Amino acid sequence: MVTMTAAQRKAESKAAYNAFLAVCPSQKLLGRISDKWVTLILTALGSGPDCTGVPGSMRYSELARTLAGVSPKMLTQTLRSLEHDGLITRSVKATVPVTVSYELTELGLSLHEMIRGLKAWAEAHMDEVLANRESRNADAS
Amino acid sequence: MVTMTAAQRKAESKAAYNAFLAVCPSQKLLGRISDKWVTLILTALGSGPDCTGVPGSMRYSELARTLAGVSPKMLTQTLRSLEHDGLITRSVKATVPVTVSYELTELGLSLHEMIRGLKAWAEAHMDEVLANRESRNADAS
DNA sequence: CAGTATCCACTTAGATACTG
DNA sequence: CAGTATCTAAGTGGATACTG
Repeated sequence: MVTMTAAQRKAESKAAYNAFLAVCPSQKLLGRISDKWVTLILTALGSGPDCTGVPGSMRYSELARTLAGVSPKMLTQTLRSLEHDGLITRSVKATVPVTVSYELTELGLSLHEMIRGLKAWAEAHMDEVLANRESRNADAS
Repeated sequence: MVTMTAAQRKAESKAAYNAFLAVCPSQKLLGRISDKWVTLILTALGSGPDCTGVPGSMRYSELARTLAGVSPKMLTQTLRSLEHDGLITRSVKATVPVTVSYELTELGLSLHEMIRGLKAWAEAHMDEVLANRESRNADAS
């Protein structure tokens, strides 16, 4: 069909982009950590139960409380994908009201450190970015 | 109105999250670099006109060609926001068909280096993540 | 307690066509 | 060449209600 050309082009460019993603680990990493809740969960687990600063396990409801405003859907979804990727572990204790806790793995801990590095860079340079935004606004027509 | 409570809650939690973003530079940084085209443009400019590896200025159409599949809308939009934040510069030469070229600033160069660091981490650990995904799939019920 | 399932609203990317 | 304007389609987060 001639009318399908546009759709085909779209599919092709999408496929090309997917192929690109397949060989570009940094894009995949970005896709993972740029998720709003991923970094928050990682940070929460990396900071420990009561923000002690020492990584430790936390329960589902504990995380839900810490990440104020997260819906159960997103929390579960994010937790699952992190577990799936081996960044966190999920432990179930068969108590009467079942107890589930999550903890960073070695790999997750490593990613957490990476994020801290990112944070350091951001704190060092974001103010500069913000300053540029301001000045740009100032001399706007 | 009683029926507005849900909307109000939503607005409040959104406001709370925005307030959080306001004081969390790393989240803002992530928001910026996790954009699909941002990293690609930064990488393109950081790798130079013909992927020589040396950062250099590139023209609009040159970027459009390099980032296969980008729509003019997204290219312009991303370029503008990067310029706005002082990460790239835009130079116009008043030739007959007007010539516009983009180049990384010091700050942009710095971010580019950051992204390269991210890439290094990703290349070192993403295969591990992928391996975890595989094994998880393997022992699935 | 720790989720699961469903629906809805909103953001946002992309196609397309037009302009200086 | 280097954009701008507009419209539409789709992915995605969030609210809500229900379950073991």
